[in-house]
Amino acid sequence: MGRGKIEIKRIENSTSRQVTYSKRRAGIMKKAQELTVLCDAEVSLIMFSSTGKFTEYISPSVTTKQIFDQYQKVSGINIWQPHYERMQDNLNKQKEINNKLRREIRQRIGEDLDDLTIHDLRGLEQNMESSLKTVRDRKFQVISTRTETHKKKFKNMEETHAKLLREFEGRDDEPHFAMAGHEGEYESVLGLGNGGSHVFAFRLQQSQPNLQSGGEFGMNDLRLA
Amino acid sequence: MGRGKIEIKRIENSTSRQVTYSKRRAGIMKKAQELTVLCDAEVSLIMFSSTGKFTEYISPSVTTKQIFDQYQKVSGINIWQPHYERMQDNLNKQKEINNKLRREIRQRIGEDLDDLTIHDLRGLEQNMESSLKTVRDRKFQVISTRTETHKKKFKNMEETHAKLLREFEGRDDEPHFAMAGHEGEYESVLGLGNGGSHVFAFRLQQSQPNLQSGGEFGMNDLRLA
DNA sequence: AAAACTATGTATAACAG
DNA sequence: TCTGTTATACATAGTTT
Repeated sequence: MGRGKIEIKRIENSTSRQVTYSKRRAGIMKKAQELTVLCDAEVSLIMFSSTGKFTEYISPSVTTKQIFDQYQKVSGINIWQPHYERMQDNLNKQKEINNKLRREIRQRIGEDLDDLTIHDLRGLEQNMESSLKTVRDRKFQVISTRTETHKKKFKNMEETHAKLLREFEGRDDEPHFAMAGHEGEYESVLGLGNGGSHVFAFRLQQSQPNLQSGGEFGMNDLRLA
Repeated sequence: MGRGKIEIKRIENSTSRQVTYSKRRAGIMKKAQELTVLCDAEVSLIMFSSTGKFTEYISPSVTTKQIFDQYQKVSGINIWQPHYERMQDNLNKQKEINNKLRREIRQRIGEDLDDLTIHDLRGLEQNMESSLKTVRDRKFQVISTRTETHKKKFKNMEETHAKLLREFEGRDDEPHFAMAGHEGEYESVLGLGNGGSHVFAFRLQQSQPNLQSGGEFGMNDLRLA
């Protein structure tokens, strides 16, 4: 090639190395393109110069991603498999835990009891009894706190009202308490109403989206090497 | 190149296309190798012939994975980002669902009730009451079934025994029933024991492993294009 | 089908502006 | 540092073995 036989050996002069790189890069790019056109080949050529400059040729019939995928398939090396597998594992673990949790809740709702032994059922019953007691206690605690507060408020208002009455004494013929309208609220606080709350128990009705991945992407078969 | 100016145009004859491919492939591989040595470049050349045959050249100083990673970094295109993101999303969704389920269970166990309003508490209580009733019903149902079965078995054995007695009549002076040893089992079936089962409620104690991934692998920065 | 040959066009090293 | 020129080694299409 060129004047005098060339030795294929690292060019020590950095400048002429860069020049040579530019020229030969153009040459090899052309070759790649010719190969693509002449022979219907799919070619991916990626080059980084010693200074880190990046150049690529890719056959117009494909994308670099396709080449990478194909490379992995053919070479048997799934470069990103470790990540992918790890994530998939995690996903599966989460799903498994999820299912267990769902099942537990269903059993606590009274569904899906068929698989349980009498022993299990007795355990569940006892557990639910004590849990129910805890919830009940908590409810009463909250109610009593609220009731106490209301009592205080009420007393306060009574006093205020009495004071007002004293201030206005003589003016009004017939004093009247202005406390009506609180009874309803009071009642609701005490839990006498029974328009039950349905906040619980059906959160888990939300359909679980199909989270299985793989396959539909070009991630290949992900078989083990 | 060669005898007569060659047109760079798809070779229609399949055989000579393959031959040309072989020859030129060798040529371009040589060029790639020369570029590597001469210019300190990092070169990745991947080719698939029209028949699908795979050939690659890779500079000895690097691995194909490194080239791919570098390619993604430089080109700003993270080829596998969509999968990765999608999986991460799924994982997060699963975790979220998981946490909700855990919380629900905790509340059904009587923990984590502080955030609940009186309304919620009343709903939870009612729900638990009815669920408990369902569980209790189921338990009794199972017990009665088993009891029925045992009764039948018992009756059957009694008859068998009576038959045997009749067959052996006259031989034995004093007939004795061989039914001892069943009482214990019977009792346990009837739920009289109270060495409670602890099957429930603490499945969710299993620690949730840290499933966050990314970063530690060479997956690059995964920033958006 | 694969290897060898060879005539000829290409790529490019060295050089010049 | 780029652009152009040129001599020459190289790659290779077509052919033969």
